[in-house]
Amino acid sequence: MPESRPYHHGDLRSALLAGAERTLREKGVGALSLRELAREAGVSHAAPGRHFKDKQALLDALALSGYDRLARALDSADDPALPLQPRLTALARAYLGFAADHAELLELMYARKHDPESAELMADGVERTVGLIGRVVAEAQARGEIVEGDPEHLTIAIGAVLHGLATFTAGDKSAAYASQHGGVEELVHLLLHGLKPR
Amino acid sequence: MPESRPYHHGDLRSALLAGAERTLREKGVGALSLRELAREAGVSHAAPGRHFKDKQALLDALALSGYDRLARALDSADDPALPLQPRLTALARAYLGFAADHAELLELMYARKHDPESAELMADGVERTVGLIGRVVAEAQARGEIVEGDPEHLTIAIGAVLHGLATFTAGDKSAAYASQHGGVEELVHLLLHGLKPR
DNA sequence: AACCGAAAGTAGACGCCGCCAACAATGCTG
DNA sequence: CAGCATTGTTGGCGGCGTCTACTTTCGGTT
Repeated sequence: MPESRPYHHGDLRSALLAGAERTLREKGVGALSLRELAREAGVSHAAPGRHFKDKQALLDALALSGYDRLARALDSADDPALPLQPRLTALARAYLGFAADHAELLELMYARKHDPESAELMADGVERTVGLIGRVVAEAQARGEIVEGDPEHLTIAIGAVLHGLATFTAGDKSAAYASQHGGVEELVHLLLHGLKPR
Repeated sequence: MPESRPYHHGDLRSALLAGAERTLREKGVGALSLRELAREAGVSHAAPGRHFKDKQALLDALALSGYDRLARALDSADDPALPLQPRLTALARAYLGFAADHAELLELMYARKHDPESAELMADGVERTVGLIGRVVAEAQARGEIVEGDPEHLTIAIGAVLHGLATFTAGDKSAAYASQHGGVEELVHLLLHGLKPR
């Protein structure tokens, strides 16, 4: 017998997201097609429209889950008891690890193409990560471990280094200098001590 | 009379690139369509195929011209006679300025989706910019202005800060902290002196 | 248990798109 | 001026995202 599938899929929304993430990882965002995803899920070409009003809506949902996982990864890598340098190193490791594992997803997350409503949720996700950095900065300042000055500026500086490096890491699939052999340590050290000789 | 256009356009290739860059700037890469560009140029929908084998080929050409202009901008902003700090500040300004003016283009340039042959040319363009940073680092080391160590690592660190900040700048169309009011100076200072108090 | 509205899936159509092949006009070069 | 490469044109293919109208199923109410 033709083993006919049930009329209702059960959890199509999740299946679509999962399939989308697989495709994203394997073939890049350009190869993502709602119809293809529908086919993979064994459902008609218009079914995805029931769960995502738009292709962009699906991408937004994907990005959102990315932010959630990134925030979790950073949170669980953070140990507030540590002195600044090892603490930052651990965070940097976590961030670069995420970037290496989810290059395309990270790109999606940083794409500034979300519709306004998802953008709010997005902003929330961003806040969870830059907020963490911000707290680290604030605490380090309180302990006198780093220079005074607008903590927001310092946060931006740290964020910029991390993000720039993450982009490089995600960019060349090869070797990714930074996440290997003491690369991270060296960079955090540089960030803390500066380029000028002391 | 219908003012019929000549059968040959004259310089369709350039017209397509120019139109593409306009669309890129105004509506983003997602809104780029070869057929639309053809319409704007007043030619038939298949004409672009004579000049770009692919849509990707057009994007590659665009990215390539971006690298060229970026390299020029950096070169002309660089003054080797300056001490490190102002020299870096000038370069950072130039890079961030480019990022602000050509956000979508920069994204295209960093996209890792080019076909292999264009990728070579791309690599050449990249080399012109990171090579410049590399030379700045090497000369600064020679003058004892910065710390010893693998110059490549230092170059990566500087590049990461610049690129991360450029992404932020390009990301939020508003205010872009860094390129305004002393933001750049402050960051370069941070980069040189580090976060730790001296 | 029967009903009924909402939720979830289907089928079909529309107008885009990129790309390809076959053909036509033009320009260049011998 | 003949012939060939270049650069255009038309038409068509299949895929895509999205919309509308229809159908099936689920779940809560009486």
